[in-house]
Amino acid sequence: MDTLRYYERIGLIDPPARDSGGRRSYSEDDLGWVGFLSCLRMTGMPIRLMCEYARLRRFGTSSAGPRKQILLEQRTSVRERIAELQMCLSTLDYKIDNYEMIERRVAELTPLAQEATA
Amino acid sequence: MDTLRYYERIGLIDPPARDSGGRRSYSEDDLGWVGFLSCLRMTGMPIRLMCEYARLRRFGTSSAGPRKQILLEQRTSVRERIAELQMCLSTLDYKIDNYEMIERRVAELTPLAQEATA
DNA sequence: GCTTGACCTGGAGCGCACTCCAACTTCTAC
DNA sequence: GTAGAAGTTGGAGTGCGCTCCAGGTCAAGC
Repeated sequence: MDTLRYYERIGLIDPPARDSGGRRSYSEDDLGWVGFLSCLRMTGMPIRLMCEYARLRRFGTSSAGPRKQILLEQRTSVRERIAELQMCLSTLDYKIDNYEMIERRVAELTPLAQEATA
Repeated sequence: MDTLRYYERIGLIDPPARDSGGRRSYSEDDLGWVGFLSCLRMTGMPIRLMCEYARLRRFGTSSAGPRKQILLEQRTSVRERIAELQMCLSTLDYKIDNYEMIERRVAELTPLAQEATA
């Protein structure tokens, strides 16, 4: 909720309606927008760019072009990020395999060591 | 290079050998380790945990267990992250499709508008 | 010999994205 | 009516991961 107020402060979300007691009450639309924002954040989009997107959105349909452009670029960057992570994943797999080989070697040696000390 | 000196300061990498002029000269092993560190960083592992891994590594084979454990957990987190990104990716796809539909609608309307103003 | 450029040092500073704070109001339950 | 929880405000503070700085040293090229 602190984060929502922060987003509101920096203009990422418009001030929502208030209930009788002055509390924020988010509409379905507000929540949908917040959900999409979280999605963008998860992809690593910087807040700055999200603000730009939010700004464009206020112009309505006329800003569809630039907004689509932003999403296209973000999609590319997400695909690259996934590819990168998959590379890292195989490095991890390799390393983990290595550790397992070490374990197996230790397991083989242990009985011998026991024999030796028996 | 600033980053390498920073990593050295916080104990992520051991001080490398120096050349005659006092400059750092990284061995093959050093570079391999740095490469693996970058891989871990790319997966989003916090520096703190990387330091812990580096600390364990200094104990040699005897710390293989805990190190493997760290990598296993990191692998899980990377897999989750990839899944998350793929969710976001399909949201982006959906949004982009939407923008394309808008464009198509505009493209259909434009000739009519031209007729109307002709 | 003298400039130039790359590296050295310890330490300060920065950008990002929150996150927490004290002081206050408001609704809810008892 | 009163205690407590859950919101409100503007503003300050935090944690992370670098990144930059001033001032110094060194090796190489002209």
